[in-house]
Amino acid sequence: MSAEAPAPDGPRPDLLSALTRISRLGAALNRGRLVERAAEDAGLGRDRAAVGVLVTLRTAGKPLRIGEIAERMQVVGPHITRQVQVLEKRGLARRIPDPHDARARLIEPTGAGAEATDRYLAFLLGWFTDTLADWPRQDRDDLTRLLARFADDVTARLSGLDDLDDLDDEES
Amino acid sequence: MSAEAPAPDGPRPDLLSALTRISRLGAALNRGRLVERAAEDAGLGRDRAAVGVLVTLRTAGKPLRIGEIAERMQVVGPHITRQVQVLEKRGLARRIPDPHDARARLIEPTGAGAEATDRYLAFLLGWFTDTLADWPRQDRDDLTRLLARFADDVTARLSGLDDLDDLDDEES
DNA sequence: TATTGTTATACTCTATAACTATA
DNA sequence: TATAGTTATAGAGTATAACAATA
Repeated sequence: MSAEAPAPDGPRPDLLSALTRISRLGAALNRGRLVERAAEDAGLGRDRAAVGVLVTLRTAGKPLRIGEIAERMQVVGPHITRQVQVLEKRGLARRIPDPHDARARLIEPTGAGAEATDRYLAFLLGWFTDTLADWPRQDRDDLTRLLARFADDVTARLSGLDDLDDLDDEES
Repeated sequence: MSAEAPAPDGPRPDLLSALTRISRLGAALNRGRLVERAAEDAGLGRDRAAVGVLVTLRTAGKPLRIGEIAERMQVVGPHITRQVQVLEKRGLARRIPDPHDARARLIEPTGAGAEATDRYLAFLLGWFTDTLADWPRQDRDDLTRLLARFADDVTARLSGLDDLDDLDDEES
């Protein structure tokens, strides 16, 4: 991978190079077996999307509605409905009534689901921690700080863009 | 998104938080229309995987074989074969003979393909540059530098992991 | 009438398997 | 016999549309 434009005074060539690598990383993570291996080791099977629901519930620290899970995961509702059905069948999550709204139900992990999710997260975090083990402390701290801010800024700007699209759709 | 473990002395809670946000960012990028809009504005249509091939060729700066494109994009060969067929039909890329190996052919963008790819990259880079416009210069530089290194380290460690899987498969 | 969720269906992306041609 | 690529098929993941129940 050799960038073509050698201009050292703007952020652009480095940015392009970084985005290219991130894109490749995403493909490697999808193709690779790291996540699947972590899920199997934790007793969660191979259902990656369902694992995502459990992680969302675990980091939220409280039962969530279908719509809340979908928004946090940036996917549509029907997809979550089916993942929750999978989790219910496997005894990893359950539905409880929402005391404030009879249309909705709250989703929460079962004891087995919570334990498996913790094992899964420990596996993944350990793997990434190992990968960063050789890094200088300062760089590690900078990376996690900047990565989180970058993701938040981009996600926020993206949803603004999509809201504009929705307006366009309504007008036409 | 409130993390549960409040231990301020290790990289782990921040790392989990960062990974969670990156995962959400990935979903938002997939669902959102940013990439599609950039591709359409550039005259590349909606075929995202084919756009990826063009970007790979453009950043390589020279014609590549199918297998080289697949490796750089971290996907399997047949997938590239079909994307290149799409690009050929649309006049954005062409196949030329590989002088060193009659089994292979080299893929290169046409003039129209190269121009459209440049427009596409300019659009995307501009969008990300705008997103980072308010950031301190130092943070921007650190982010691109650390992000590129992080992606390289993780990608390398992942392919080691997958090589192990392949060995396992052969043994059984 | 608007909102929450579900069911049914379709589409995109990518992988695997079987095959052809050349090394 | 091994390698580069192609064709055909299958699967995972997620979206859209139509619908039901409740607010």
